[in-house]
Amino acid sequence: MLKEERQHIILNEVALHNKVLLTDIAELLDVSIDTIRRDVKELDGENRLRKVHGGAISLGFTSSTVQNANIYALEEKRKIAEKAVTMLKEGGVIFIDGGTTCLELARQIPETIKLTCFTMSLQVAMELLSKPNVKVIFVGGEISPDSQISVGLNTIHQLSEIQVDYSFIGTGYVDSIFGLTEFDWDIVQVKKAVIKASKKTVLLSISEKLNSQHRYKTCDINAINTMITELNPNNNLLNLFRNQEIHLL
Amino acid sequence: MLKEERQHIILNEVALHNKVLLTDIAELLDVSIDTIRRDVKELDGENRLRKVHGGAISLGFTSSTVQNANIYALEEKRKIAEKAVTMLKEGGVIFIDGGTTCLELARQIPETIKLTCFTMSLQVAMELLSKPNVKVIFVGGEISPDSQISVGLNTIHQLSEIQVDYSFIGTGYVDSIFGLTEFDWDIVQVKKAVIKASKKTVLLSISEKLNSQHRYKTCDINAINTMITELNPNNNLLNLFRNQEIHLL
DNA sequence: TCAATAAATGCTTTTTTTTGCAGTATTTAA
DNA sequence: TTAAATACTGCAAAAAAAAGCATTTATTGA
Repeated sequence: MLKEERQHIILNEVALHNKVLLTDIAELLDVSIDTIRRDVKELDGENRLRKVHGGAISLGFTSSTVQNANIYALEEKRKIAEKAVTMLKEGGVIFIDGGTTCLELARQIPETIKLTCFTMSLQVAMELLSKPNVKVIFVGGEISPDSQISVGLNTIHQLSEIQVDYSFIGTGYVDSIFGLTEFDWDIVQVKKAVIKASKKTVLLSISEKLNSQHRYKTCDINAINTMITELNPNNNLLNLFRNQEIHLL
Repeated sequence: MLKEERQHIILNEVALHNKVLLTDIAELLDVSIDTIRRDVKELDGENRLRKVHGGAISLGFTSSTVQNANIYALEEKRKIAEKAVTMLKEGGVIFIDGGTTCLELARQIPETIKLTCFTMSLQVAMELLSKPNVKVIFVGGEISPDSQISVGLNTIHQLSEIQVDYSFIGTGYVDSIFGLTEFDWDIVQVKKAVIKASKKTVLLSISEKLNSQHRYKTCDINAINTMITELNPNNNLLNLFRNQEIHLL
């Protein structure tokens, strides 16, 4: 077997599976592992893949997207935000949760629309301040360093005194049976209060979070009036959520 | 499984859920928790996530690289902040106002000191979140787009219910006779409430603002316990402020 | 064709990396 | 404060990489 041929096969495997193990390739091609090691080293030198301990991985697997986009799955979240924006009504009073998806919603609010926005996320508040026609009201309290939102009794108490038309919330985990769940107990308490303070609740979640769950429960799935994912509402992945109570967008 | 592959999955989980438990990941990937611990430590070292006790959290929340590109008289403000920091006491409860000088104070708070900080400035709150030993409590309310601080009745009411050891405040204008004055009526109301909520009030002001005044009055100069400028306390420019009641630093 | 050289490959040994484990220290939460 | 959970340390086994060497294969020029 020619060296070129071998290397071609290696690259092919890497392109196909994003990674290969040296031992696998050696067995597959029936040559010694040293040969494969040398091949991979050469290909690494040519920047055709990246050699790592025990194997090789494709370049696309690691590179770029880390720096230029700090936000995971930004494209999906943009899509979700776009859909959410269509639900906004001139003069409405809404609540926007923290998290990157909701932050994206805040970004995409049109400059022209007049809104009153409550939020307990520092970042969302900052973002909203650049919208000339949005009145921003921050629900204060102790700020959780991890999530950068207000949590605690004071926050919950304040939420109990307001009532908004729509709240747009994110969640850590969502499941058709277990409902919305979170990692943090504090956050669950606040989200409960948000839902209570809203006439209608809109959940923004990328489809990757569907059918996952964690320790603390925020609410049943029925507490959500509208769920927005980046998927088409007819997508089969949403079948479990398809019932008379929840509206998919 | 390759190490890189594992780390990629960890980053993915962190990006997805903002926070993950080491035990969860270990179970998910079916490797020992030590391995995950080492991976997370490594990724933390590369600034790809932040390791916390028991897990890891996404950087998107913490690395709010707030620019200080165009801060006027930054050097002077840094000097002021340095002096102000010396007044901080371990375990103290303080209030930090908005404005670039106070923001600089927030930045210069040592990582080691334990504090409870109230603030109504979004930027200050963000900055304080990077201090591991500072508990941040945001005094909520309607956010003024210009100053990026909470204003309004709700804010004032909440301030009426707290009492801090020290408040560090800025001002638009300060004069030995007319006291502290501002351009905005809203802001004056809030600052009054802040001073009321403080056992001692510390004014941070660059010397350029001395002997200037504006429309709305916050308080008399005597309401200030300590005034910090970038100048040496013996500087002649401070002569008018030299009396038995106000302490110059 | 045939030698001389260079390249490629496989094998062995040594070194490094990775991983899990056990014991101890530290942190967190009740 | 104590008890539980988590982190750290050192260690040993296993896997992989690196280096050196011998053998084979390919290439070149007479």
